[in-house]
Amino acid sequence: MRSQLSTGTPDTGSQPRYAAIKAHIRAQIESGEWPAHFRVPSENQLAQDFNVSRMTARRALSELTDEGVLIRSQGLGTFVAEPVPAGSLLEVRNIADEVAARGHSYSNRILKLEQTTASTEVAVALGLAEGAAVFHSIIVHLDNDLPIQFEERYTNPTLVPEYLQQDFSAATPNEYLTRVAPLTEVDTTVEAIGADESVGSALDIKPGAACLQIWRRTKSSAGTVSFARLVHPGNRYRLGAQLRF
Amino acid sequence: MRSQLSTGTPDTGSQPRYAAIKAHIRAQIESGEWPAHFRVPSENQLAQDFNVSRMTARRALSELTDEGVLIRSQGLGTFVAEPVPAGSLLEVRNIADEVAARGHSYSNRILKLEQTTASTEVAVALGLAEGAAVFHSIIVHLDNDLPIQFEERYTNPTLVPEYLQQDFSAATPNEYLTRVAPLTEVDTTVEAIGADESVGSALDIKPGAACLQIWRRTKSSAGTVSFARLVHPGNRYRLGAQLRF
DNA sequence: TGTACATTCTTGTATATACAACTAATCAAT
DNA sequence: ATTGATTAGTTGTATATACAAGAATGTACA
Repeated sequence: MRSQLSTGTPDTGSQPRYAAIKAHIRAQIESGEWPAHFRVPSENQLAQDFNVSRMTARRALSELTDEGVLIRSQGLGTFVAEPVPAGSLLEVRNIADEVAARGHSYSNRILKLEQTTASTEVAVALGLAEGAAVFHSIIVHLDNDLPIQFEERYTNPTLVPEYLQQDFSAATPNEYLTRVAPLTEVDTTVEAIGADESVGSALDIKPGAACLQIWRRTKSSAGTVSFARLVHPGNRYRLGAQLRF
Repeated sequence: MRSQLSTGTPDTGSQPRYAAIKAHIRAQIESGEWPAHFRVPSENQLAQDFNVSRMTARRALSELTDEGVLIRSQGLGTFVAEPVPAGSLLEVRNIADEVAARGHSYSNRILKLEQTTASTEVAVALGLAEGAAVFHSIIVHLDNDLPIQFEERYTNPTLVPEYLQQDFSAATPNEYLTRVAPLTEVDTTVEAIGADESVGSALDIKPGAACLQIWRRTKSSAGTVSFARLVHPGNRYRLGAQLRF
């Protein structure tokens, strides 16, 4: 318990008290004292150890969780997060292979698979008229049941009319499209974004968390085949690329 | 004021109360009702409007700030953040030109400019022996006095011996290097990261905020000239690229 | 044996309060 | 007219408290 009552006063010192707790936890992790999956002291324990209120200890744990250092689970406790593995952007084009190559199990969840009408942006990207029919799919790719990629894709139905009938648990959209419409050209755009709510819930990360977003327009000899947006949680899965300008 | 005392109870409803406040603020912004720089109601005002405690209103504002939607300033208030402008990754190679092309003023801050010894990684990247002398610079690039790029660079002193004597307020390192050692090849790696503390303080963003990190190794005919790490705050400045695989 | 319940520990939400630190504006004294 | 102190309003830090909700463990009962 605290001795004095309600002193909202940082002890004349420079940095706030929760920062000291954060620094301590970081130090334990970086020194290797607390490895991945190590169970961090509870809020009450930290409050006692550092002689602060539970809410102050809680703030330290919450911020470190937002920063991807810790993982919290109601009822269980707080644990040290796994260090981020490194992958290759080139291999992302066959994400199932990449996961398999790592010895993990690949799976996916199909959130949407429909025919809709092209918005202005989609029409321009696919070289169709505005309002024309397009296939729209949203798929989440998982590595050992952990979401690692959010894929939203618009596909040109005149070039790939049987897209909606495919079984994407057997072959990813990218694998299928590469097979039925051999690509001649790929345009790629890369950007860092904070996750919005739809991506956040699909990838099971907080809104605002660092993500790598890749826009990819694939063309075959007959025209633009599809237009995809791939989002990777940056704090869980680090991507690299060997690109040539 | 609240009528009843200390009900830590979400009103049987599904989502917490701060989420409703967040949703309301988001809606105002997205509808255009609250434009950029608009002053959002204060914590006390929101607490009154939504009949919650100040701390609950505060949580909504704080989370939206972490997510890059709002900007807070002690003593002044809370404001709607500017929507992120879009730029091109290709132009990043001449960041000063890019800023100028946007009609903004370019400037930079040199945080470090020194000669040091190569670590294992740096030695491998530059093709030097471990412990060999290398030039090390850390520069922050600013657009209208707002930090938009963190540049950490290791340069090969055998190829560019006069690197440390340069005036980088006149020409950026990239411009200078391109002039003195015409490039024949560039390797680039892209990844999304959460900002660490050193980058965060240099770019004036919170640790864990979404950033685009670019590793770039530039080679000339004589060998590897330099090895740079470029970090862009993703929530302030969106980057794109037209790359070809 | 096995199911159901109670207990306990954990994190999550919410409130009320206090004081610190910063900003802008007001007003008084120089 | 500039300086200086005061004041009001804002965000920032910190505490104490209460209850909700999830997870694990033990215990009583069928």
